[in-house]
Parts: sequence; structure tokens; C-alpha cells
Amino acid sequence: MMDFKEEKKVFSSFLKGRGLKHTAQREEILKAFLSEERHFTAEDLYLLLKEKKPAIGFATVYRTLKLLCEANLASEVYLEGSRVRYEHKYRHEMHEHIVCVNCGKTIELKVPEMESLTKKIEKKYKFKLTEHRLKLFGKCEECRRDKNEE
Amino acid sequence: MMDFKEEKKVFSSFLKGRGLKHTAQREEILKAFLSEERHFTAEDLYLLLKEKKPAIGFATVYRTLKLLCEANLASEVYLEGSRVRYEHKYRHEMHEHIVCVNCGKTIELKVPEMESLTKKIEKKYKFKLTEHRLKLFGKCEECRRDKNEE
DNA sequence: CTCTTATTGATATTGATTATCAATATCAAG
DNA sequence: CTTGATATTGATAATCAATATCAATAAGAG
Repeated sequence: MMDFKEEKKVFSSFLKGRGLKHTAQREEILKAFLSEERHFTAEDLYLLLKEKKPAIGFATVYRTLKLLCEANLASEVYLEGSRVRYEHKYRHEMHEHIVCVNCGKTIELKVPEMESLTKKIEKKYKFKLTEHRLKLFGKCEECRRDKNEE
Repeated sequence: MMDFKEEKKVFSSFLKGRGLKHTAQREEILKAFLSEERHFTAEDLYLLLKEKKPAIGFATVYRTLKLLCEANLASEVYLEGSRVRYEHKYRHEMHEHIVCVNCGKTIELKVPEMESLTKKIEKKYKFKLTEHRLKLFGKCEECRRDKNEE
């Protein structure tokens, strides 16, 4: 089992640097968020933490997830029409997403070509780019197999 | 001034094909939507049409925009944290978006490399891709100039 | 014209997220 | 250790976009 020492340190110094306080709730939320390599929604975490000693409120989960984003430990993933999800960011390389429109499965993929592509676009459109999001939609292998599709 | 004959025809036959009715409201919404090459929100159109002879309700605007999407005349653009926007789709090529994080300006751009890139990804990840969305975020030239940034 | 059925628009409702605020916890300074 | 200033919490209300409801109306096939 991992202890997430590094991430905790990052969060602590982020809080200190901002004059914010280190609380039991924030610690719990961070731990729960890091516990799995999935894309949690605020609700997921709220339910997961419901059992804890001092039950943690919905608002606190939302607030803390925002803090994690600001501390660069998490980032938001927008999947249109549904809740915002949060994914791990610390020591995770830039990546893209493929979503299966049938079963909803989302997988992360690395597209090395993106870097040179964004550089080219930067030059052409005179933007200073800081971020990009590529989302691909389609049907995964299993879903096509189930339906006997090509 | 354009008359959008073709788009109207597409919409009419879409409605007929579905057993839906051709109404004055739908006609007005289509015309307003086509009138400008911008990314309208449902609210934008509602306000634009407020003045019209029979004022058009909010719900009707939403409903009709959904129909326009189904008729392939419009498509939804999700800009996280804000309202859904609708852009022209009929006779408009596939394109990507750059958003200025400072002034909010969104521009459309063509990225010819995307096609071969998505083909490659399809093969590698065994997905049958039907759609992709690439959004780039950064600062546009003017915003950088205003702030004397590099 | 008539009748069936889709449509409209006012409004209520939902669902996700954020704001409010009184009670409480944190932590730096004494 | 206290203390005290201030950040935090959590229950709940509020907001915001979008959708559902439903009675009154309009479209259009026959």
C-alpha cells in the first residue's frame, strides 16, 4: 500500500504557502483521491468518505478538489453532459482521452505527436498555448464485438 | 443577405422524414441561428428572438437547437464551465478550437494533420473512432501585447 | 373543414455546483 | 500550554443551466 508521501508534502507546502490550514478532512480527501487511479467525481469521493469518523460534507469535498487542482495534484476532466471528474496530475504525463460512446469506458493515451503539432499551431495562429485537450470518441473493441459490427 | 435556401430545405425534409411539423418558431430559430457565423448559446438566440412577433419561449429554443443538431445543421460546442454553444455544421468542414484564456475569444482552425493522427490512434487502440475534439488553450496575440508579455 | 397529433410556452423540476453562515478547528504568538 | 485571530467545516439555501410537465394551440393529412 502506498503512502503518498510526496503528494502529501506537495499539498502541505501548497497550503502553507497560501496561508491555509492543514485539516483532517483535507488529508482524508487527498488520501481517498489518490487511493485509486480512476477518474473520481466529487460525489464518488463524498460517498467513499461518508463512513469516516467525522463524516465529510459535500461542500468540503468540492472545495478540497479545487484546492488539489490548484496545487497541481489533480486536474478536472470534463465529459460533456455529466459531472466533472478529477484525475491524478502529480507525476502523470500529459495525455489524451478516448471515450467509448457505447459503454462509456474512458482510457488515457499518450500521443507523442501532439507536442510538435501544438508547436506548429502556436506559430501559425500566434497563440501562446498553455494547455490542450484532445478527446476521441468511438466504439471500443468489445462493444463492436458484442454487436457484431465491423 | 443570404436566404439559406439549402439549409431550410435540409431542415424541412428532416422534419418531414420524422413526422414532425414545420412551424413558424422553428423557421425563426433556424434563421436566427444561421444569421451569424458565431457560436450561439440557447440564451443568445432566445434574447435575439424575444422581439419577434410571437415571442419564442426558452424551451422551444432549446428543443429546436437539439433538432438542428440531429438534422446535422448544428453541433454542440462544450466550453467547460459555461453554457453549451451551437455552431454551424452544414457545409462546414471539421475543425478544432483555440480559446484565449484571457479574453475568451474562440477561433476555429483546421488541423489537417488530425486525420492521419486519428487513423494511427484507431489502429493502435483498436477503437472505431467517429469523432474527435481538440481544444487548445492559451493567450492570443492581443492579450499578450496588452500585458507586455513575451 | 375536421380530427389527430405535434408543438408551444409558462412554469416547475432536476442535477450539479457554489454561496452563506454560525459553530468549530487550526496554528502562530505570547 | 493558552489565547485569539482567522480559516474551515457542514447543513442548507441559492444559483445556474437544462429538461420535464401540461393545458392550450397549431399543423397538416385526409
